[in-house]
Amino acid sequence: MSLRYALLALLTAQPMTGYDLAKAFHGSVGHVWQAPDSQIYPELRRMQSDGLLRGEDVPWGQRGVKTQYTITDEGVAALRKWMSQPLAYSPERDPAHLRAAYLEWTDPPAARAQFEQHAAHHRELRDQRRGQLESIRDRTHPIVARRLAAAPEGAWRRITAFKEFTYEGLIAQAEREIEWAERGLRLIDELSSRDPSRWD
Amino acid sequence: MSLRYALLALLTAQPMTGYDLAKAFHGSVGHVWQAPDSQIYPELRRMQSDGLLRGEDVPWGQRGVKTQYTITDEGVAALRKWMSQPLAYSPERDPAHLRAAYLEWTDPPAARAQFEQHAAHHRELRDQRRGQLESIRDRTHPIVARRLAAAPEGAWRRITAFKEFTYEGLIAQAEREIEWAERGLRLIDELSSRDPSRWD
DNA sequence: TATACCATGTAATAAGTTACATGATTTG
DNA sequence: CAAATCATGTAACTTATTACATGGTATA
Repeated sequence: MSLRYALLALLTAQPMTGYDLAKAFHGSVGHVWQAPDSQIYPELRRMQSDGLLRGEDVPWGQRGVKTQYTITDEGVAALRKWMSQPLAYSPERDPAHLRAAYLEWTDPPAARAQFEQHAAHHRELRDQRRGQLESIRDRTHPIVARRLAAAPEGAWRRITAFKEFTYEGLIAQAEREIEWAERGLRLIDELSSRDPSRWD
Repeated sequence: MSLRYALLALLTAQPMTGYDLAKAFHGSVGHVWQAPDSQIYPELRRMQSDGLLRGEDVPWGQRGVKTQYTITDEGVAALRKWMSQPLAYSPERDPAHLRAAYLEWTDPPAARAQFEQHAAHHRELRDQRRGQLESIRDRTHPIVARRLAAAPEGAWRRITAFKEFTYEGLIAQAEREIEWAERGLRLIDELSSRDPSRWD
């Protein structure tokens, strides 16, 4: 159900269309929550019929119209309520670690490839997250900038502090995965040199 | 689709019933993959009809019967194939970090509670994982012990090395989350003392 | 003999993924 | 005027969650 609250959180900055939101789910928020448009559009309509959003048809070019969603007071209340509730931790599901635990079922080159891929994946995540953090710090992040403009000055510090803190955590997460993968590569080398015979 | 491969990996140690497997998904493997029985039983039947497992009715007590599943050669081949393929990284979905990014929408006590809960959750995970690591190291882990008994001695070192390495990674992951949550608590205190007025 | 454990499901949702579809608008 | 971008969906499917349901076996 977090998709709903991610949408609400985004819409506290400014009214947006489904397309705007889908874009945000690829970029900024995408670092903590991702969703395809086929999930976003129907959810927005459900949220509207639940009274959390107000949808307005605004003109787009000469003939076109687009639906712009604005968060309602009820929507803000729902976001606040969710925020104050204890978080439901979902069951562990970690394909990379699952696979690592059973790497004896493949050969050294394939095992190496796993860890190299893991490191590469998380290096990319780390770099993207660093970019996001930068844009929050220097206020060039468009959604954060809009959110600040819509909030009283006294709230600015905590609005950015929590977002910076979140990205710092995500960067550290990625760095940890990179280190782990690099240790994995060393482990494979060690196992291969001890026992150069085929594994399987 | 990782559920299927988690099941195959477990069944390389020894034949097991659906119940045995469900139990394993709460204990040991549960650290990397969890699944409810309502997902396990049907999946086992699908895997049997796909030829990856062989199901045998074995007597249980006087009248009872239970189905014991044994991995087939085809099942081993499927596991090996999956192991050598690049891992599909699933979209980011991190409710704890999502929430942290928008903590300005709640008050300091509720924000503190979030991080305290996060730290407590990951302390418990860390401790459970430490216990698992211990039982792998001293060979008291029942499934690992069976797996070693079924494997040639030359493979023992790498079988345990990969599992130990996996748990070391998971422990470090939990420790990182604990540190992050503790930093979060300090951040809230800092923000509250700077600006002791209500947040909302 | 009661309690914990073993064993196996079905049904109804909910959530998420993939593929298919379409058309208008802006920009180079 | 072509290409990129904006805009919005439906349909089929897979995966996962929650709740309900039942009954046998071992053990203290």
